[in-house]
Parts: sequence; structure tokens; C-alpha cells
Amino acid sequence: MPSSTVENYLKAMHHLSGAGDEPIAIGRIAGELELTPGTVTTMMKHLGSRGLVDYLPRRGARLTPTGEAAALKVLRRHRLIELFLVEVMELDWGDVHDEAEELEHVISDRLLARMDEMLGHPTADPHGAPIPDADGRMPEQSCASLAEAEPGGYQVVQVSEEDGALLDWLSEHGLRPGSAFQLLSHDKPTGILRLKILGSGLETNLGSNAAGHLRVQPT
Amino acid sequence: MPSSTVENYLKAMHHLSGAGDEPIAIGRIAGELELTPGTVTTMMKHLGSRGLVDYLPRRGARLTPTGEAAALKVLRRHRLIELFLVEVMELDWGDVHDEAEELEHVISDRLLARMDEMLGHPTADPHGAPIPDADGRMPEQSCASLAEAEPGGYQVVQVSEEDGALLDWLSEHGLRPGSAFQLLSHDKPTGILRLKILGSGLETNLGSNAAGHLRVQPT
DNA sequence: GTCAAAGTTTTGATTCATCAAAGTCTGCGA
DNA sequence: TCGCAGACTTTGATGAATCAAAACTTTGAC
Repeated sequence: MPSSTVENYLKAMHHLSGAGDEPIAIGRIAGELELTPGTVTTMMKHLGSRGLVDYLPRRGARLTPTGEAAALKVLRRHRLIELFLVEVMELDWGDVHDEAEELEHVISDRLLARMDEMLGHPTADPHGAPIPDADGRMPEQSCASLAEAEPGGYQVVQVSEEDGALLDWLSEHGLRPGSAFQLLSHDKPTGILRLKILGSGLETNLGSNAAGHLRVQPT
Repeated sequence: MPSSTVENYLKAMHHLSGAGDEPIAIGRIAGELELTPGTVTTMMKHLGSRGLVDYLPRRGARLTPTGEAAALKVLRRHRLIELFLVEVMELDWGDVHDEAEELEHVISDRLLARMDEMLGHPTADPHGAPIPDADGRMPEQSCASLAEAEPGGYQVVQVSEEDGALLDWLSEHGLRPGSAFQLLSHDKPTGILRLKILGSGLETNLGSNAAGHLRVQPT
């Protein structure tokens, strides 16, 4: 049973690991968790000895398959809890992240299973992020970043949860997972996207950096 | 913000403190929390310096009003969570204690308030134990131990949650908080109570030690 | 090819919570 | 009053997680 500290390291590493299997630099992990690099080095050696990461001195570390599986379990807990807090407890979209951050380390498997059941075995959390199933398999998502999209009809699949202010803005403008809109134009040089939200019919502009936080699917 | 360790000390002390304000012996606290006495002594000095207990060397310790208030907050959390798990999550009566034990230390005030609201500001947990209100006031309970009762009509107010097997037995026999029954006879010398459960109409015997775990109210 | 900047590891400390075992009271019975 | 058993306290150590700062590699610039 990994401690909640260890779970947070695994989660951070999963979050930072891209497509390839480059090791993750110690400094990036330290930044993500707001710890000093020395602390992270110590922990990487420890996790290495527990078989959860491959630690490559001076190059970084990467999750082993065991570590990856453990990280996905934490992610599943986190996302199911978030969804539960929004759907059942009716807390605000933007407020649930911190709460889930704490609960994910203490909730029992039985209670988690009950939540999963009450929510009808969902495959995405309130931000549209996919929820790994009980065996740690991630549902496939066919979607791309709005920042790279060509004009056309789209549906929001996922909103990355990093930025609270952006989250509020999107929510107010009706851009939540599931919302449909028309991308009217995308001016690459200036980085300005013009879009028309279906439903409200409102037109609005969006910068490409903000658009990078939206993952969309053509309709 | 007391750590969860500190919260557990306060909860244990509240649980052990009787009617008078005798200090609680260090050994009893150690027994309750399954720690060595030395550990408890150290912690009592620490809690003393934080104003949560009065520590009287070689005599014991007692909660200060501040400590008592903090303990009641934890108790409120614990009992509301238990009730939530039974009422909303539909977990078993007997399974919720351990779960609540963990959750009580991490749940936010906002989430707790939401639970309280969803449950309609309840005053007793699934075992019938009173839930302190948000200001730390305990609802009054007019009830006595079944072990001291004379024959007559009664209603179960509270079932102490210590003994899992007794809990199951009582639950199967329809003796839960709110259940009504007739105490047919109470033989003090042998310690045997004979009672007839209203509803099922079943008659059954109960030992006085088991009866000591039931708190009842005449009907 | 050398050197400085950037990033990493090491070292030595700190805090919290805990234990085992040695030392110290305290009160009870003779 | 003495002695001793039992309860309590002290002491020294441990493990987890952390930091600050010194020491050490790389890497990129010139």
C-alpha cells in the first residue's frame, strides 16, 4: 500500500510523462510537486528500490509498468471522486479538484466501487478527462487540441483542469465537455480563433494558448 | 489545524472522559489508541503546550474547553459521514465505522456542510449516537441503559458501536435505533432480559452485558 | 578544449510520531 | 515505616518526508 506521498509522486510522474518513454527530469517532478530537487532524488531511489520507477541518475526517472498501474489507480480514484462530487453532491465544477486530491488517498475500494456504480460506470470526469477502468485501462479518446483545429463543426471533449479562471470563463460561455460549437476562423499568425457556440448562438474569440486547453472532436 | 494524529487523541480522550472531570489516566489513552504509554506522555505534553489538554504529571490529562470543542468537531464529522455512507451510499450499517474513521480527517467543511444539508440536518448517526451541531452543541438525549430498565414498553435510541457481532445480531432481530419492543421480564440475579420485538412479534432473550450496549426510552 | 551555468546529488539537519527499555514515583500492605 | 508492584516518565533510536546548502556532473558557448 503506497503512502499518499508516494501516490502523489506517481500521479505527478504520470502527468508529466509524454508519449515517448524519455525519462522525466528530476527538476520537473520537483516543480510539479513544489519540492526541492534533493527531496525528489531521494524519493526516486526509494521508489526505484520498490520497483515503481526506473531511476537513471542525472538523467531522470520513468514509471515502470507497476508504477504506471499504481498511478492509474490513483487517477481513477481522483476522477471518479471529482465526478461524484459534481453529480451527486452538486459541488461546483471548479471546486472539486482540491477535495478529490485529499479523498483519493483514503477512500476504500468498496466505497469507490459504490460511487462507480451510482454514477453508472462513467468513462470521463467533469472536465472530460478519461477515467481508467477498474483494471487500469484507459478508454480511447479520439480528439485533438483546438489549437490545431481547422474551421468546422466541433464538440468539446475535454477541458484541462489547470487554470481556474479559464475554467470559469469557459463554463460561463457554455463551453463544457459535450458542448457543440462552430469554429468560424482560425488565424494562425495572430493566434486568434473565432467561434460560435451552438445553443446560445453567441460568437466569441479565443486565444490559441487558451484553445490549447480544449480537446475537441469534429461533429 | 490539528493533524489527524492529534484529532485521534482528542477523540479518544472525549470517548474516555466520563461525567466528572477526573483526569484520564495515561494508560487508558494508550490502551484506547493501542500506543505505548511513553508515546502518550509525550503527546500529552505537546497537546498541553497547544492548550488542548490539561496535563497533570503522573495523574493523567483532561481536555480543555478548546480541546473538547475540537473533539466534538471530529465527532460531528465522523457521525455525519457514517450516516451519509448508510443513507446516501447505502453501505452496510456495520461497515461504515472504519471508512468514516479515515474520511473524518480529510473532508472539507464545504463538503461536510453539503452532506449535512442532503441528510436534512440530522441529530443522530446510524447507531443512534447524537451528532453535535455545527457549533459543537450535543443534542439532548433522554434515554437510559437497557441493563437498568424495568419491564415495560421501550424504543431503542442508541446502539453502541463497539461490538460488530452484537451489531449484526441486533440488526437481524430488528433492534435498531427507532425499533420498539416490550421488556417482558428482567431477572437481575441471572442477568437475563426477555423481550418481545414489535413488528416481527418475536420473543428473545438478551444478556445484561449485551443490554448495556442498548440505550432506550420508555414509550 | 576550456569554463561557466544549469541541473543533480550528497550531506547534515529538522519535524512528527512512534517504540523499547531504563529510570522514577506513588500508594498500598505488612 | 519500609518495601515493592504497578503506573508513569525519560531517554535514545527509528523511519518517513522534508529542506538548505555544499559538492558534483553535464552541457553549451566561445
